[in-house]
Amino acid sequence: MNKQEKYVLAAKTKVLKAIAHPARLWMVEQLAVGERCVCELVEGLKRDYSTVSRHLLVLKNAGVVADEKRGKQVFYSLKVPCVLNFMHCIEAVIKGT
Amino acid sequence: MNKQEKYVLAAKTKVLKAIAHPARLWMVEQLAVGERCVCELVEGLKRDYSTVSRHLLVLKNAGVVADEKRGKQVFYSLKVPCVLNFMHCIEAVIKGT
DNA sequence: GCAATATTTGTTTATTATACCAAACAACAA
DNA sequence: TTGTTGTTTGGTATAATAAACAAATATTGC
Repeated sequence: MNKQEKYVLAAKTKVLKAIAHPARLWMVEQLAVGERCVCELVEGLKRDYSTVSRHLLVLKNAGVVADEKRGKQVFYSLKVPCVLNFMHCIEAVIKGT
Repeated sequence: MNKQEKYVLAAKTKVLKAIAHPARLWMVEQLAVGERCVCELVEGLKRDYSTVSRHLLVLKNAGVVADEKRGKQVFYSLKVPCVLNFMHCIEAVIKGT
């Protein structure tokens, strides 16, 4: 395993880790339906803004979501819809366990 | 979010976390090519048996890999090939970052 | 200015992950 | 039986992260 390979592995791991959290996974699934403002996510998760904001930053840094400010609100959307395919795969894993 | 939903989220998260580690992700990618004995993985990762064995257990508990003892060796294989599709998706994420 | 929305920062606490060593175990060979 | 090889488990120390909330800081709309 050379440096290049290690780097790629680390990058992939970062994306996976970003999604590998109940709150963040929930948000990803919400965003798969359509964009959401932070306020909606705060309400759905029943966590305060700072917490949700941090989680969103993790997803954003991993390149999974995008944000856009419109008026007072910031809307988040799923940047990579293909992550959803994986959810189906994971559901298969769960059923097979 | 009810109990049922929380449970499903936790289950999915477990699978994701299992893969979200450089060593384990590397092994998953190896197993995607074909089954491997622990010895091969030990060699490739340059970690000792106890460490590799633990990582494999995490993957196994998550339902991602299967093991089969044949003679002295234990061979691991990828139980859910669809995880690989996700890797392509993730590669897309990485390039878009 | 004031209220509403969202982010950032600081800090604390809790959790977990990781790695190695040593010991146990299992299968086969001599 | 004994030795050898391959693998797993138990124990443990260290390191790394994660999670939560409070408080401070933008930014916008009225």
